[in-house]
Amino acid sequence: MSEQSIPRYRILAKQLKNDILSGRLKPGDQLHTELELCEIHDISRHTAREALRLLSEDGLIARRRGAGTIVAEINAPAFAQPIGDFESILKYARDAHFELDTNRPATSKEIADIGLKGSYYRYDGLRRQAASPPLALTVIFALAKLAPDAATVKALDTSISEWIERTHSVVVNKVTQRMEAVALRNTEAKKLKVEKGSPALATTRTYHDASGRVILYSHSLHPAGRFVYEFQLDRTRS
Amino acid sequence: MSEQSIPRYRILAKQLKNDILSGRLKPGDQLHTELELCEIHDISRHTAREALRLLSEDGLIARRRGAGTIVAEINAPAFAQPIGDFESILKYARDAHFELDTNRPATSKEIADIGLKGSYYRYDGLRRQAASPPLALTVIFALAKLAPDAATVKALDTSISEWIERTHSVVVNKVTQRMEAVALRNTEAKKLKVEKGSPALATTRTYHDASGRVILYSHSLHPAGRFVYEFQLDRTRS
DNA sequence: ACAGAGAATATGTCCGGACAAATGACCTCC
DNA sequence: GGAGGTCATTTGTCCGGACATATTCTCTGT
Repeated sequence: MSEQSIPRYRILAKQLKNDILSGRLKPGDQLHTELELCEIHDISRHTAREALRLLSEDGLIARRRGAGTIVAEINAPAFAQPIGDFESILKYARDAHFELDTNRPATSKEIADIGLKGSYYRYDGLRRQAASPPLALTVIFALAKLAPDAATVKALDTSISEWIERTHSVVVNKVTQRMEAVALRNTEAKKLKVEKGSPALATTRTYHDASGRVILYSHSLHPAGRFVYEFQLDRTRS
Repeated sequence: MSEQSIPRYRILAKQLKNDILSGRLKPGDQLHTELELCEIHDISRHTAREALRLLSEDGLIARRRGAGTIVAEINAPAFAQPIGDFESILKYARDAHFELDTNRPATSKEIADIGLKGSYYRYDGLRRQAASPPLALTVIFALAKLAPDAATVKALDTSISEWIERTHSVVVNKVTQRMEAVALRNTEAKKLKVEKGSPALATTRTYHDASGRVILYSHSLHPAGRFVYEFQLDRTRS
């Protein structure tokens, strides 16, 4: 295959992408309809649709039946989480407000799936900062005997772990954290208002008390572009 | 739209996905060809292809012209990087061998793009561990006056930062690190042997000496499923 | 001026077809 | 046994068409 034999749908996708990235097409602008693209470029509707599908996949455009295709808003990372010490985990939980959606006792399968034992309460919700798009889709498991009720969670302006420490005779003395890149599944993507399959940073934190018991567990999905971790390690402090 | 009117291509995609996730179809198994799916399910080739495209997008199958469609290997994370202190950054660079691909002086635009000033040498390559699929696509910028040549880099069994400390009168005394989820671009995905648009963990590290000068900068893309960061914060050490 | 109905528009889904390009199996020859 | 060529197979690309569905616009009645 010579380098000239680039598929036509890719050529068109690239042209449109250049128009978007160069600013010639701005967020909110309407793109040509599929039929217009066919006429303008002398291609079939299939080829036009395939080109648009690539742009959609890249998050550059949004398409709706009956409404047309528009250039998507480009989300700059709104939230950089400094994290290299204990305090900043707590700070994150304060700054990124947890908007509770549902809560219920966790099933034994759910508990087993996250490698825990015992009874836990489960909270599902979104982390937000003001009216911005959601920063994260978060699920939290709290040890049942320490777990706050829904009204308490909704009223909290600190993290659940701080509340537990304050209201029970326990101290979080170790947090383990795990981060990896994942692709968002359909329902996750919908809740976060991004395209399904979008990349996200998955963060899992396990909070232990002094006896090693897991009193809290959280799992968050931060879509790409909305969240970065930043931290600094100084040799003098290692 | 009733819940019965799920598109046929999605119904087929779901059936095939169930076959894969249940183990009825195992990694390496050949799937039915497009024409076979048409006959078996009484659907058009377009519908069959659209179903397969969804599975491909999810990373469940791999398709090759002339060869057919197979169930993809599911990549468990092969490398969990403990990181919460200075030593483990160094350890990562040792364990995840940097396989140099190209090196050259960095252009002034490249240097400006990463927020640095001065002259730097640029190294492009893959991080690997034994014969596993690449862990990361990495680009490194070293301050030109301290930069090792290609032969040195290829022979190194430590990190470039340790080599610089050992062979020049400098000490790395601060590393800043930034992590976020990104979607891999086409060329990046090809080098990492994953599907384009796949999620990846993007890690950027900036190494400073005592005077605040940036002596090394690295940017790595770890595809989803191949790499997780794990670390632990103890209250007693904060 | 506003609400509702209907029509037009635009994308989503599905069909069938044809040709190109990459792969792998098979066969022949050395 | 291995190399090379050929052919069949399979996916990739592109075409055209039709109908369904969601959205938007326009017109009419109150």
